Amino acid sequence: MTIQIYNTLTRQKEEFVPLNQGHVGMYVCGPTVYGNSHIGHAKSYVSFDVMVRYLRYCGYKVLYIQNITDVGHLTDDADEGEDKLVKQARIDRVHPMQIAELMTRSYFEDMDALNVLRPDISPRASGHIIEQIEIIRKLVKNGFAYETGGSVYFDVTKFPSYGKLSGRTLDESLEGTRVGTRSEKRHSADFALWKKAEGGHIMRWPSPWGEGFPGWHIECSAMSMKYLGESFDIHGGGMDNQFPHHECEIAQSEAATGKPFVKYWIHNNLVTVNGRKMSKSLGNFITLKDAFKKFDPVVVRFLILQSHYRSTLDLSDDSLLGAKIGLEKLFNTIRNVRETIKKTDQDQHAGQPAIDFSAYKNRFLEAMSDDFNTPQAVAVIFDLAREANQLLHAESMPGMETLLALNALFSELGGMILGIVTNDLSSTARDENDEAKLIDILVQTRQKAKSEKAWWAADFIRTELEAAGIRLEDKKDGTIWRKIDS
RNA sequence: GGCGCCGUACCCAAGUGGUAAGGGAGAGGUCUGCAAAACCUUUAUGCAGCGGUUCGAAUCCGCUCGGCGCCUCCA
Repeated sequence: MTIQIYNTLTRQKEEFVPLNQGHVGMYVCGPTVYGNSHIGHAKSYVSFDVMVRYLRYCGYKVLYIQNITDVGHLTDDADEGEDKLVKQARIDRVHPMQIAELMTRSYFEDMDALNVLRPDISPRASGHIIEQIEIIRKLVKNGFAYETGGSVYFDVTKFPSYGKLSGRTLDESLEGTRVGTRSEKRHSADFALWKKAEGGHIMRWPSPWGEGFPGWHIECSAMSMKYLGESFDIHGGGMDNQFPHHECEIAQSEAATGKPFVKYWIHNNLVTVNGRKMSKSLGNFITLKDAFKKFDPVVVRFLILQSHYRSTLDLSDDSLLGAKIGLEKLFNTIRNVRETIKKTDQDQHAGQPAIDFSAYKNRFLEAMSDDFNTPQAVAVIFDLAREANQLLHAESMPGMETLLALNALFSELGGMILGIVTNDLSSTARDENDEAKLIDILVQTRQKAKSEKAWWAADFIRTELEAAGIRLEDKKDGTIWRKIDS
């Protein structure tokens, strides 16, 4: 089965044919580690995670690179703002690398919770300054870049196909330019490859143009080509990075090597909250750590997979709740299958394998091969679950072979590929007040025991709760409880 | 202003020429000591609206209305 991928570069679905048979080089723009990751990161990296999983499932040897941006990503205009990490470090009064380290750990923590497989390599931008400088030198030498005042800019007028990814022309770029802005750039669309470090700037490295730091776009070119070669198969990222980030990557990479940079560009769509784009500047973003307080990470992952990666995902408590209940239902079925296997006699082969497993599998793989259509793939899983439930509740018990095959298929499609079904399907319930609810139930039980003068039961509950650090106090109009130091 | 995307049931969401997937919610039923779980039936003659192409349109074309994104940082 061939895989179709929507290529942003050509604006159509194309058959996936890797540059080297059997091997896939894949690079995805990683996070800028100056703050906690949010739901948008989850959508992006879950989507690409499923792609990697599926390509591997199909037998490809995938080398998956995802960078960590810990320097050079400016807060404002691509060439004028402050380095994001430096800014955050200034606010927190710590070294920028402390922010980077802390937030990198936090990021992986969240991704692990979402069952996102770690990239094969997570290169840090600050660890590849030399490689970045090398590319910049080459660009200057070949006339694609120019140095001015200790900074180096890419000269977009020297790269005629600038704009081919985002469908822009240089004329358009000019129109949107503020008039009268003083800039050392020759053309408003020129972008920084290297920035001179002003006095007091902490993140700085020596370079042929004096002390400074790299521009944002150059790191991805340097690190992707270092590990995947000058031309590679897939480059992914959020739609918001299509321009200018990816456009600049193409320009500087292809200008430096003279070779095509990337064969397939994949862009995932964004998360909206109440119909509005979730963004850092709008301040309406939901961090994953907050989301996980209310919903199990697997619920978040499941919700993401229920929509297509190229569609926007509008997030709300309702949609998360719907996903939670639906997933719970699916897990129930799989748990039942597994329980039944345990209870079933090994030798019981009675009953014909009533399920056409290969039909389900084929439908699933067809969906996945059509530009990673996870919503359809999920639908197939639910169809399978319905048939499984019918079987489990039928008059005659299904045979062992059927049960094992069923469990295997759930694990293969829902687990290995979608990353939803794991060996341990604990409840997806996630409520901070679970403890309080349980205590309330115990209190009510005790109240009932008291009303029936079952004093031994009432006293038992009170004594045991006290031992567990919960003190009950009977008031005139009811019982209250509070936590005590036990 | 330039470029682009979207509008499918009460909600979420697939489907891009062949007669509307899936999930949630709702209604009725089966099973059941009561629940829960599960199963069955049901819920859009219609896919923002209008017109066109076609044997056939949610899907293609045009216009209108509504929402959003990029063009500054963001996954």
